Amino acid sequence: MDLAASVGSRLKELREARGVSLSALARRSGVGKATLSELESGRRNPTLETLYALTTALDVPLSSVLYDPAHPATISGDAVDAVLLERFEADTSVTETYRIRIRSGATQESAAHAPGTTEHIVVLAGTAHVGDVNDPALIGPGAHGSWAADTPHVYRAPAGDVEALLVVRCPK
Amino acid sequence: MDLAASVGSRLKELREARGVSLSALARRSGVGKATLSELESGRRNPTLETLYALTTALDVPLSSVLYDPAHPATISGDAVDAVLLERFEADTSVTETYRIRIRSGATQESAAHAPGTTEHIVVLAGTAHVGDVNDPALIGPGAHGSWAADTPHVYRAPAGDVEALLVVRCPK
DNA sequence: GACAGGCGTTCCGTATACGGAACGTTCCGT
DNA sequence: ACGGAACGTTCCGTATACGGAACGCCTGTC
Repeated sequence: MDLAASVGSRLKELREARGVSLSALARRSGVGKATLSELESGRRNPTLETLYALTTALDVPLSSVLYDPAHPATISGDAVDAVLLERFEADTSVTETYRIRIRSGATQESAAHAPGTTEHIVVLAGTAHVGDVNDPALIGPGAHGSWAADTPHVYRAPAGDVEALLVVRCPK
Repeated sequence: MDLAASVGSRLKELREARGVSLSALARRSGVGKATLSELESGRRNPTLETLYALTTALDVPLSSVLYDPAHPATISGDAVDAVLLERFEADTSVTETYRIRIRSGATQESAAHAPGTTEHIVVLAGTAHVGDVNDPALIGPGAHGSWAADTPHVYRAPAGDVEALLVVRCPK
């Protein structure tokens, strides 16, 4: 996937999640409507200045629109849709926060990640069956679970779609 | 400090730390020498494509050249800056996810929220002292905590800034 | 139905980020 | 001392990212 296109769609996600129109964001950020329109559709290669104006208007750190193809943390699969909300890089670890949906009745297994990787989930709606492949936990709305992700683990929605936040933390 | 200038000097730092010459990096990354020279001195406003070519040639994630100068605080109190990442409305509850920073040495007390409100925290960096005002928990990097937020609770960063995700769930 | 206001897209002139080709400088090997 | 190579900077023509001004499309109001 093209870099500009992925940044564009990420910007669009953030804008729409806040219920802001393209015109309104352009006005607030001082960026031209033409620029923003073509940027969101991936037809432009934005400058740093433009990106900064937009991310500050959206109140997110600049880094949160930068998908990094070097670390393809694509969790999305048959059963899980994931949208990256934020990425935080510390001295010794990288933490990514995703908004995920597990489709009703579906199960997704994930292979072991890098050693030392851990995951957290906070379930927003529905009941999920997640965690170690041999001992997944049942987690209901408002509850939290965590597990080591350096062994195979599973995401399952036994009854009804599950909406959740997933936090993946892996050492560098 | 100007954004382009700070990114430029950060690039220069990374390049020199590797003992790579400006010409060599330009050659390896496919970026013009003129571009790189003026970029490092802060006289240019680079495009996303240029930045990406340079950071991959340096083998660092794109985000590592982006200082985040004074991230704007929206819901901030004395000790806590918070940025809303996402808001999810279910049948019986509303859940909001914030990216927060607790300033080093500072303490913030929060009054009781609506009955039934709960909060979760996942600490990204630093160590936080958070939870019920009478019994706060000590939470380190990568760890999770949760507490009932319908009683007074506290956020504290005893040593060094704390970066964290805060999830607030309140019934309708 | 006519109109006004907001939306996202497209067109267009201008500003500027881009790479290539010069340049002067420094550091070598002979 | 001299040549050659590599360095970082500056100049320049071209490509393109930019904002402003149109445009067509909806939705609401009188």
